[in-house]
Amino acid sequence: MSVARVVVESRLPQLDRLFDFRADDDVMPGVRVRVPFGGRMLPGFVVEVAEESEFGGELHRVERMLSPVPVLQPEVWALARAVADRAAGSAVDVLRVAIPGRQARPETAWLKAERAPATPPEPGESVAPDLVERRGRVALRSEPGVVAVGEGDDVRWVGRWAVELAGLARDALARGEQAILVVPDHREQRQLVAALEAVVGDRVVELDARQSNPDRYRGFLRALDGGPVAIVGPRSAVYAPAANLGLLAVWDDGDPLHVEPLSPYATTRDVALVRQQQSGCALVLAGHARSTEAQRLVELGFLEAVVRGRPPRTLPAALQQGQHGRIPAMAFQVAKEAIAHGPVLVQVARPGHAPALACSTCGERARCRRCQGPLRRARADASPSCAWCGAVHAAWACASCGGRTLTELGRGSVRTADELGRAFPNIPVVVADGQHERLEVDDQPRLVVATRGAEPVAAGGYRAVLLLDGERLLARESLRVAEDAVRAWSSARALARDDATIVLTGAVGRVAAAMTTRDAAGFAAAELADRRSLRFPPAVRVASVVGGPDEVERVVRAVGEIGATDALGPVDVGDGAVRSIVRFDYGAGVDVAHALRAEIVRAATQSRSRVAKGAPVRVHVDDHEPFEGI
DNA sequence: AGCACGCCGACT
DNA sequence: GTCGGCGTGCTC
Repeated sequence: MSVARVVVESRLPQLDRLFDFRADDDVMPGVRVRVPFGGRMLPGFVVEVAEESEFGGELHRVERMLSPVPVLQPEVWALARAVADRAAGSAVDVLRVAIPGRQARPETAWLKAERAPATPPEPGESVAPDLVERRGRVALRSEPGVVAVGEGDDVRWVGRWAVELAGLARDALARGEQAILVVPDHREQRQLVAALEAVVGDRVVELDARQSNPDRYRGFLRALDGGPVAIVGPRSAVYAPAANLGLLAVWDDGDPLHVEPLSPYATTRDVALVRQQQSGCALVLAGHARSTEAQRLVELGFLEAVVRGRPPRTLPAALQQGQHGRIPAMAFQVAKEAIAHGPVLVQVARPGHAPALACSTCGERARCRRCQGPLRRARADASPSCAWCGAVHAAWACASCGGRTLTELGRGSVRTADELGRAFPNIPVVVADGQHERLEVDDQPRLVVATRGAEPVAAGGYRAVLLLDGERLLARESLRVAEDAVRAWSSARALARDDATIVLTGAVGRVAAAMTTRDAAGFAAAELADRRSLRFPPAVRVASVVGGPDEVERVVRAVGEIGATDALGPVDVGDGAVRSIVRFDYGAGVDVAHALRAEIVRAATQSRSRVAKGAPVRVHVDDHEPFEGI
């Protein structure tokens, strides 16, 4: 018998540490176990195995080993611990994201199979041949444009960025190391996998959130095999088991899909930075635009800036009533000339036919009878439906005046497509948005109307790109509107041919200049300078604290004693709860997280007296949208 | 979270 | 005298 040191799967913050159990000798570090804990059985992971325990009391026995597979690598445990500590959260919460659930069938097959370790691929061309070898860290602005990869029937058009990252991954694999490449979603994953297969063949492991559970676990086990493989997946892939990591790359690190919605809410970029520090691998934060966070790291000298290629020429178009609805005459002319030669992309802000509806009589916005959500129309001939709950309102009546006729506000992708279809007779029009997924189009003349992030890749690239609804995109109330808009436009622009013309409508000032001068780094620097003067992230870090007024005040006071911190609020958020935002300098991060954690534990263990019980206190470190709703 | 232990008010 | 209320502390 030996002693297994186990992290128990409990969400209680005070239990976020290791507990010792007696275990049979076949219980190895990293395996899943079930242990008797506090009067019941809980699952957990063995973190280490020791000869004896420091614990003074009697040890319980591991009830059983759930699987002999060491799914928790020491590196991943260290990463989970560090990520949790940074975010004042629990390491087990991180493991929940990092390690997929066990699936018996693929596991049995994996245990039986004879595995020959993958062989390294041959070295080849790379955009930064020495990056992996010298363990460089770069903020990469990828070359815009698309390129064909693969051979014969398997040719696929992908962004040049995918080929750049695939080449860097191959550099790592050629050294016998692994590469982890994290993408926002399956659209980018598809392109990157195609590019990787062209240079490293079958040494690609996909960890896709859309896979079935057995497929996910199968991919995870393949990553666990080690050897030179490229691991590609969404944000959870940043935790992939890779004991010999040569390269960690994040594509489009500013995309909100990289924000983990589960506690402790760590974003891909932050986890990647921690993992890079721990493993010493090469690091790439890549995109068509630079995030303000990457810009900060460049200015600190932590990341080296690399800019590849130049986007196509981009023209601003004034918003005026032209002869073709909301499309400015100049944009219309650009589209008309380009469409003769191939596909043209039209990016719009919203899906459907009419994104909003109002009463024709009194002008009041049409709202859902059930949930008060805004009504919209998905198609020209469809009944109004609720944007929140989906309820269909065939016989609508205005809640304030009783009116029965609706006015359509704005134009969505479907209506834009209808209008363009009439303006360009004989040209096919396709819609690509959340409801109509379209990943690729061919090189024939075609109008492609897409919402942000849903743009298909066109064979050979688009001949022109119209970026409509700029004013709509910039109307949102958020810290990151400008940054988000520039990122969305830059990504769409990168799908064009090098000789294409891009037209941007509805943007003015710095945001428009960022696009027309094609200087993404200058824009990121200016944005960051603004955030500095306002003391907003990423110039400082933030933590939002929500809960009963007394509790929140107590937490804010505890953090305030540290120095290099200040607090905004509290503001009322309803249900007797308030919210404060604590701001702190990066240098105070360790102390702040420690203080927050202590307060979380205190609140969890001492606030149970029936009398003084307000709303429980919740802390969110590095909240992505800290000022939402204030 | 659940469960055990422990210390003060109205009950057979 | 004691049954049970919940406040407090612990979970290997």
